[in-house]
Amino acid sequence: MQVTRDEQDGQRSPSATARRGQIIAAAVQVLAESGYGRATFERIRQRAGISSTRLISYHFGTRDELMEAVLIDIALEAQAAIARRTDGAPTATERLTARIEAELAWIARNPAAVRAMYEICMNARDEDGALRYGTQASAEANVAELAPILRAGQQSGEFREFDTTLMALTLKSAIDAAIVRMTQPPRLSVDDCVREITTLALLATRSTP
Amino acid sequence: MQVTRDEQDGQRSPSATARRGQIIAAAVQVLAESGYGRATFERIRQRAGISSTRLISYHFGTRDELMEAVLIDIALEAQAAIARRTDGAPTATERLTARIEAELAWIARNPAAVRAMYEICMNARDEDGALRYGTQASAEANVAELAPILRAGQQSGEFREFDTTLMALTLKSAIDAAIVRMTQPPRLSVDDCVREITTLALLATRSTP
Amino acid sequence: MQVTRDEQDGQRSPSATARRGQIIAAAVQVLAESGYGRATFERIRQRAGISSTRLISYHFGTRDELMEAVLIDIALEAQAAIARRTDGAPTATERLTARIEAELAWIARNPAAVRAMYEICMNARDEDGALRYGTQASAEANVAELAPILRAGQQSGEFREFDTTLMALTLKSAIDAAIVRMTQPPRLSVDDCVREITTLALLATRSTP
Amino acid sequence: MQVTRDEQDGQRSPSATARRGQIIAAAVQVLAESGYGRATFERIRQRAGISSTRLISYHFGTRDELMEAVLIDIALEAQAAIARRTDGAPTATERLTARIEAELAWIARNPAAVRAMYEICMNARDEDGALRYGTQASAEANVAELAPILRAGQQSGEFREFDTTLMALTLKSAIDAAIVRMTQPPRLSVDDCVREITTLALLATRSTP
DNA sequence: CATGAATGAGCGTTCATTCAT
DNA sequence: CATGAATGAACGCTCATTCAT
Repeated sequence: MQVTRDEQDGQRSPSATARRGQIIAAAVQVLAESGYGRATFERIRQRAGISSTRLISYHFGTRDELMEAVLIDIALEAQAAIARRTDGAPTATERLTARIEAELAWIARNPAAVRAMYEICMNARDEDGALRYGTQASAEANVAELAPILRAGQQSGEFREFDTTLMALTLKSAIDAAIVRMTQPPRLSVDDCVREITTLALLATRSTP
Repeated sequence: MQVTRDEQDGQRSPSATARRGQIIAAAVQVLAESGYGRATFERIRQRAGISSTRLISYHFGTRDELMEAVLIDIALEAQAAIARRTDGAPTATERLTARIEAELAWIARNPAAVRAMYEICMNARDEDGALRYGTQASAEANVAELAPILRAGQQSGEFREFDTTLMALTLKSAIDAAIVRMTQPPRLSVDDCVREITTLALLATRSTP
Repeated sequence: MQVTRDEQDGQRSPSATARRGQIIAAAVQVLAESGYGRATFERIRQRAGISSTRLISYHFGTRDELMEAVLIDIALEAQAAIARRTDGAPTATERLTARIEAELAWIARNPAAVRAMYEICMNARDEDGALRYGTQASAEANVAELAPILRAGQQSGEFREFDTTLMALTLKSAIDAAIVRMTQPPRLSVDDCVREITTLALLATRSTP
Repeated sequence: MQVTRDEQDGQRSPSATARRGQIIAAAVQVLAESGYGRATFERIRQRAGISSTRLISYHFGTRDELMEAVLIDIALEAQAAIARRTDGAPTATERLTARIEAELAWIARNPAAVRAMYEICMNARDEDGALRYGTQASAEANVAELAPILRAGQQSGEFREFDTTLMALTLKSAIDAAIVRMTQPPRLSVDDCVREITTLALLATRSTP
């Protein structure tokens, strides 16, 4: 699920976009607090402070489509926030550390969004009962983001030779582990996590002198 | 939720116990395959090959109670399997490694049960919408199991001085991480995981000479 | 529904009779407290302190039969209590006042039974939806009890000529009204009610000199 | 439960109001004929001639809410009918007699509604098993209606001094008794009842000359 | 006399969705 | 852009009852 801006997005009127945003925000809160199973149209309606659940199905169609919209919205926002912090870094090393830092910072600042994403990924299923958005999807997305940075570093000589896909997955795993360590006792601070993961990343990637 | 054998357990007739087992086994499969939200009485009925969902509510009462029964059943079985492998180890060091090994082995051999447990813990909620069985509960259970071993090792001089609760939590985290690494690509073998975690545990606990 | 001692009653073993009494007593309490709709086998089982609802259906068959048994039990007990107080009164006048007094006294002393009776009469229905025990039935029973006394008084010259059925119904109505006045504010004492109704009865029946 | 027009009532569309009325009317009939316990959504659906019970829960939510809506609807209709007949009476005496007359007339003309009300009041219970709408509530409502008339009569000198609450309760009791006499054999005509109760009321309240 | 196991029917409720404007 | 009305499908649960010993 490579996330790109929806085609229809440009065609939407400003008020429609606002309504969608309002509903998505409510859905995120409900998902984070009450879980996927209880994230019903009715609860989301209450949270959004709108009059009828019909408004939700009007703007998003089915429940599955709403959930996908939530997922995309969160992913795009995260991407944007991370890109804002990562752009402009001249070297691959700096871009890598900036990216890790930005990712962890975004996670720390948006626990509800993270939880909502998690709820959707672990529960949304298609008619056959198969998970719609497995961990696979999110892993692929991450590889797509990290691999280019890693390749650039290898070409510039900053990084040693390694399998970029495997390294991207490894770093993704480390970040996932950090999420747990930031959210569950004994808690680590964001800064500590950032320090740890960036150190790990640099040691793992730097070209041996 | 320290899991002990249910009081009513002894009072149950053999046939009732068998039926319950049959239904629990079916529930585990459905939970693992289809997730908590789709683990309905009807699906479980099909899996168990019984004629009516009424049989489920007859033996377990409500859905929540069924889920709790599943949870308890899995926990008891895991405890028993681990105890079987751990008992008789003379030293704390051996008991610790045996325990880690047994736990990981059980996990590797019972992926459906692990997944079912996970589904219940992440989705079962009470009327207020709060998670019924948080990670907290499972963490506490693990501490209760590990801490005595660690204390014994400290008294015998095998282990250095450290906070046993914190160490137990840390080892629990390592095992949780290992679950992920055993189940998600790039996959590690059980043996590799065992080796890694036991090494980590021994290094972390051994008394400095 | 002229209530007579059940034929099977003599055939029942002492322990069966005791069990039936225990269950009936529990049913009366549940009916009085929770109403007909909530007077389920399960609630009665709890009250009776027995292990299985099966014991109820074993002794009484269907729910309807249980309710009828409760009704009969109450009616017989009331009849007996009233008869104990009424027997031996030499004149019709005395028997009439004794009867009114005894009836009101029993009612005052057995509010739960009265309420249970009421619940059954107002709610028990047959398959067609018709009330099983209408007010009609209880009225007829009362007439059957009172009319002989009234007729005897007429023959002895104590009472004037009147339609005994109509008079019996009227006195029954007065007693029903007294129940309400004894149970709902502004409450009247049993003694006041007795005095009022007996006065009314004597004035209404006595032969004019 | 002082009955006032529901706030939402004005917000309801004409078609919704019509549907609600249709369903309430059907519910009244079913309640009167089959009793509270058998007044299921399915039976009401049949009576209302609608296609799905879902339409009932759509308009009323839960069964309890439907029953409350029925109760309120009946109470409001009775209030309105009585007010129509009572308004414009110049003296307290006339208003009192008009009110008694109107009340009995409404009761005589709406036996099904009376019965339905009765069924709900005697059977509807909350989760604790306590009656939702006791006789207390209806008594209070009646006092609230009658007391002002009585007070006005006292101030104008038409009525003697007495406790208005107690008198209101007494008149309410007399009316309740009249209901029984109108509906159960030996039946009295409405006119007879009206005559009797109004006479009683006037004698009981008039200021002694 | 008592019990355990099983069962079928029915009920209210919830949920997302569709048909109309 | 928004809303109201209606709907069908599924679910968990409760209840009394029956079939076996």
